[in-house]
Amino acid sequence: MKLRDLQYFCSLYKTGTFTELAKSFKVEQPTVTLAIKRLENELGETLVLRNRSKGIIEVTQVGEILYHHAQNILHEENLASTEIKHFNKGIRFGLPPIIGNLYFPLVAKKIAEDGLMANLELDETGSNQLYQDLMAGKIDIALLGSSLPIRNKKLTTNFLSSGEFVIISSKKHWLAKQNTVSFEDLKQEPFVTLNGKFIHDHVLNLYSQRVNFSPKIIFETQSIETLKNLVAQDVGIALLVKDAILPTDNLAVNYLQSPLPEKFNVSIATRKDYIRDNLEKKFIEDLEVLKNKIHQA
Amino acid sequence: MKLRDLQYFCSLYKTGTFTELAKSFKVEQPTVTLAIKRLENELGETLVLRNRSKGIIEVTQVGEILYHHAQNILHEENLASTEIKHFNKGIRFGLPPIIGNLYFPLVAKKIAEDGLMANLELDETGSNQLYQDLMAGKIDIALLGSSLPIRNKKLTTNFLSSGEFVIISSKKHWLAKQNTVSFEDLKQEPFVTLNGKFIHDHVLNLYSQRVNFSPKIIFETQSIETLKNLVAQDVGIALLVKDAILPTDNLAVNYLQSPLPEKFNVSIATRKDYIRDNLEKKFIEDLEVLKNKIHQA
DNA sequence: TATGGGTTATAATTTAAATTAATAAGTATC
DNA sequence: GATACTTATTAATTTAAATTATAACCCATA
Repeated sequence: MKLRDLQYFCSLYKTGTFTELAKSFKVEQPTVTLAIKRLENELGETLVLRNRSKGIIEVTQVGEILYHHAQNILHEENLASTEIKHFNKGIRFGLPPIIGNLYFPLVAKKIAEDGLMANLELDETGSNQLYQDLMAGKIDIALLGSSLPIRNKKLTTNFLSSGEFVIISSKKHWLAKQNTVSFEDLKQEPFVTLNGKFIHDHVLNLYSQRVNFSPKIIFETQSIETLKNLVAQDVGIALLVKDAILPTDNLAVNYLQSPLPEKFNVSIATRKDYIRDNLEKKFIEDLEVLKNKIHQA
Repeated sequence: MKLRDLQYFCSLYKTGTFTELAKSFKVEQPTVTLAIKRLENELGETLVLRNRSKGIIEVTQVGEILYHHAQNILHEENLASTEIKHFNKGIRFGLPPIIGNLYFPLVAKKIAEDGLMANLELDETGSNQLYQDLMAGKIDIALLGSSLPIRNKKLTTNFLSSGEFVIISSKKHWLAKQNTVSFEDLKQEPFVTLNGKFIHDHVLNLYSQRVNFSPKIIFETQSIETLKNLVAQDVGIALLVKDAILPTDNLAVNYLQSPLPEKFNVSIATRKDYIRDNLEKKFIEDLEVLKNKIHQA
């Protein structure tokens, strides 16, 4: 079996004609015809049913099997190339905005002192996208947020911390007079939320589902600062990780009664079996310090 | 990148010298030297440090990265070949002995009627080994036993049933006078067990651990019939799936007080994304009937 | 420090394989 | 049945890979 032939085959699967395929690879048509024949001869099975006026009519069941494995093979080849290309070159690191705001600053000084800051190639997007990027080999290390501990056989994870969700409100708000609140009592309250950031949204929905109402969301923002300011000005209340709240924030905090198991979990994640270069080892060591620092902050 | 070069490289990783490697592939030594050079040139990195008197000194870190991915690539290629080779040819099926004894007979008639019996290539061994065989592509479908529901991203599983563990004893035994028993009360009792079969052993150990004693095991057997006979003759008591006990067995049954979550779970398993041929689809349909039949029996 | 026994590297040659170019041969549509 | 679109076949060419023979290297030890 030849990797090039598998590339041709996967591409044929998508384009549907030998002619187009040949053009896209900038080779002549007989080249690809013979390549597919090579595969068919080696496997002793027909992979695609041809039609000399339309191109391919159908990929056979055997063709489907091969396609699936070929995709895996080519993905793995690609991963090998990019990992090697980036080895000892820089730290391709994924950091979700909220974690970047809340926790990363706690170790940033140490990382800078170790001379690693200049080597960081930052990918700042949500945890879901970062997971995709990790699997696709676009990044090698990520801090991932998750509402439950990560259980994923394709990742190596190192759990750092678990942050509690609380309800914040202005000090003028009726909530300010109490320390705990049942989510049920918030049916009438206007909410401000962190938009697009999977976890806060997701957990707010879970709490709502349990008491069977849709929260009245009057404003969405990407920024924790904005969120806190809006709440401080009594525009609405919000669900937020407790760690995000500072003593100087002028906010009232209410713990949730009978809280859900969902927390704001933070973990370091790499692809399973990913081999770390020396820079990355040092970097991960520095990140691991977060385990002790987070709940002191 | 060439698959053949990756094969050479993986083999070099193991043998340690170019000369040996060349011999094992029955090619001349410069062939493999050039193959590794091709890889190194393409990746722009040294993969192994050579020593012209001893063979290879060391595989570099980059070499380690490549080796890991190369293994995956070659494994996937192998899987593609064997899956295609066996497509529409026969049903490579793994059946653990206990499940083969207890449950498979319930659907055997239907499978025979559908003319599938002759197509079965049976792999009869323990569930752990069957999982290995499944991943290695030696079999394609298995009935797997597990003490907890299977959660494995590399498998597609279809849960069939969950059998309760009970304590069986002779009708002369003091246990015969009661219906339930606390495991703690069995400290002094001699046990007969099913040997080598992971689940029964494993669950017996879990119960023992909880009450902090090692059960006195006086006999181990592979056969459920033997086990039941020994118990009936009051040689000892045993932990057994309730489904294995027939009304005609002349045994006393005791349910466990505060049972553990571990049960005798049975699931159909295939590799994730495995494409079933028509025989296999029919076969799996027939197996799925077990879901309804098991607890009627 | 010269030599022998092990290794890997190199260059020229041979062999094998993939690609091309030109053309044939299907299949559908009008 | 001519046209326009495919894929298939063939022989010639080009490219790549394996071999052969030999060189270069490393190290132990005489």
